[in-house]
Amino acid sequence: MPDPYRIWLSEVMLQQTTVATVKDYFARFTARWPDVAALAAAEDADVMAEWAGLGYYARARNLLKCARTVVAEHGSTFPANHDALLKLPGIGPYTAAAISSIAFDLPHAVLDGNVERVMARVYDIHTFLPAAKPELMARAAALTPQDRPGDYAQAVMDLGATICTPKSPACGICPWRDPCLARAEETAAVLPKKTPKKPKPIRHGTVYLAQREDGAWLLETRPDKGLLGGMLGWPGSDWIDTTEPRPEGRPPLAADWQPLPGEVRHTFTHFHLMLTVQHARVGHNVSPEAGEFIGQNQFSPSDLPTVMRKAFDLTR
DNA sequence: AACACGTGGTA
DNA sequence: TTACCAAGTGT
Repeated sequence: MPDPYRIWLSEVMLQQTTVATVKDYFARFTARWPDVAALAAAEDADVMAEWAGLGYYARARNLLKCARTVVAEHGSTFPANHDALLKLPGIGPYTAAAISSIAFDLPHAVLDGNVERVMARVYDIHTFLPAAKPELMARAAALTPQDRPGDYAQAVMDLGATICTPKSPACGICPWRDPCLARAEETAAVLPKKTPKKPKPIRHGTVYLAQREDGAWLLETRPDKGLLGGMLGWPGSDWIDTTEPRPEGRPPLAADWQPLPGEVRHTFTHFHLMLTVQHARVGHNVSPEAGEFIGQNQFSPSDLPTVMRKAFDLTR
């Protein structure tokens, strides 16, 4: 049986994230925390730092909650039960089905973006997402075999990822080209139909990068909820829609702040961000109003979420 | 139901 | 450069 811990970890990392991006993170996590008990015993800050750059940081917070629940309530073993898995933090319908089928050989149907696309095309379903989900799930469930459901799940997702791709699918080499209704109707290119997305507003803000004479940087751990929750970041203003005046917020300490040349541009899921970066070198006796100094040797820019790392990069 | 929530690759 | 897209979940 595949190790449920590794299946769980990989499936959570793969939520909305490509295999290529996940690969190195998965290797580092499993080397550092080889089983669920080790992960449950980890420091929050260490896990968040190791997750930095992967995005969707609620996944990392829920990863720890889930590991600790498995240790406390399930004897450090993932339950071989779809409904019990679904109750765990960070495990939704997709991940519960993936762990059930791949780790435990239970015949539950996975419905991710790939399978949605494959089902919509094979059955020529023109209902818009997400309204089409129940219909797509019914088709996916009907196709899921009792025998080797995990292999089937990975196969159908691979089909979506490599052949039945969003743009210019390779219908000519598809194993399902004969039964596929969209291929017969020549509708594959427009399926699945999705409701158009709203335009992203542009927000502006300022961050303050203070370096003490001993090399320590002034950083803060962001609140557990909301954007970049639980992650390390630079103190700064709120990020708001207005351009005039540029939001400056309140510097975390009094210093000779100098704007760094250039600016940070970064796009989140639902807005574009333009950041002004202020920089100052400060003495050893300052006491900041926000955040705390972290020694040069206890901090790596790779511990930061990408937008914060971009701000750091302006100092290089 | 609709929205918040990251990032990097691709066309 | 911009817009879309990827092995979703929580509220």
